[in-house]
Amino acid sequence: MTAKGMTRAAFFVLTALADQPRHGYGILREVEELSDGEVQLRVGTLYGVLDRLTADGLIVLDREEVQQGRLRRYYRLTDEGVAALDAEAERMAAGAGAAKRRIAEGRRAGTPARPAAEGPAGLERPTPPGLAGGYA
Amino acid sequence: MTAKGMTRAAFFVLTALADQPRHGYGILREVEELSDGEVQLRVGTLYGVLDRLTADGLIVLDREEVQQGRLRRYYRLTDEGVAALDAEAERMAAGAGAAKRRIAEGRRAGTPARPAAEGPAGLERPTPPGLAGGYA
DNA sequence: GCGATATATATCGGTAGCCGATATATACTG
DNA sequence: CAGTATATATCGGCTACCGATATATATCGC
Repeated sequence: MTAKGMTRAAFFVLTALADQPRHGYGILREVEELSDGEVQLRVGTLYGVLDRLTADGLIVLDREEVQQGRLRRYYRLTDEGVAALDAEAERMAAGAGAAKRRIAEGRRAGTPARPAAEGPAGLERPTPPGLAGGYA
Repeated sequence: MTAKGMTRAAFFVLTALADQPRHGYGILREVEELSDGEVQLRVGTLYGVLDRLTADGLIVLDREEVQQGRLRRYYRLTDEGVAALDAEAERMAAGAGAAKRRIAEGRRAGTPARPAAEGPAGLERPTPPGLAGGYA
């Protein structure tokens, strides 16, 4: 949509990495936890996101461990990554606020027997009276 | 990402419609204005979104006007649309909050000469000393 | 011992959705 | 008369997410 924003998946990966470095599978679990189970980042999505974020310089490979015979590849945020996440969080909060405010405005204007509908209409086919006012 | 969320474009269209019915081109301008010019919803994006939101029952065609020889097709939110937008705004606010909190946690833990790095590491190839601590 | 589940990595094909370009049409401004 | 603004709509291309699949080790229950 030609905004500065990142994708949702990227946002949640960065968020999961914001407090400490994590490995792929750990990110998957952390995203689910931090979103109260609402967001499920899929394995098929993860590695593409990780590659893109690395290419964009928002994360870097922190280290590789072998725990119980299984390889763990840890990623961490770069300064740029922190800045990008912070900016995105700001944008989301602003967007959420705007939506909330506008919903309130809509209720004031539309719900309680709309106040006459001002403004000089041109050639207008008005809303059928039975359907006027409020959301439907 | 298998969350309940809608796309960014859909979110901004619903937000633009939240206070009053608008027509396509009006939505385009309104989205740009309400986002302080940060988000530019493209024409090529709009109609697909409008169709999907209509199919999903989140918006409906309110009315059609002819203003100065030009057709205007007005859409408005349904009750379901208001609910969906409200829920999405809630999710975004929650996500933004989580990110902010975690960034703060990350700074506490990582920025000021990290406190020794607890935890018994297995076979570990540690971060090169010169790069340790903080984000890079 | 064996199958199921959890941990952990990675790839691939299909599809959904956004973008840029393009088309059409009227009104206004220079 | 050309350029810009308003207003609609479509289409091809590309990006990105999803589900399925593959591989490998450890653990747990039976």
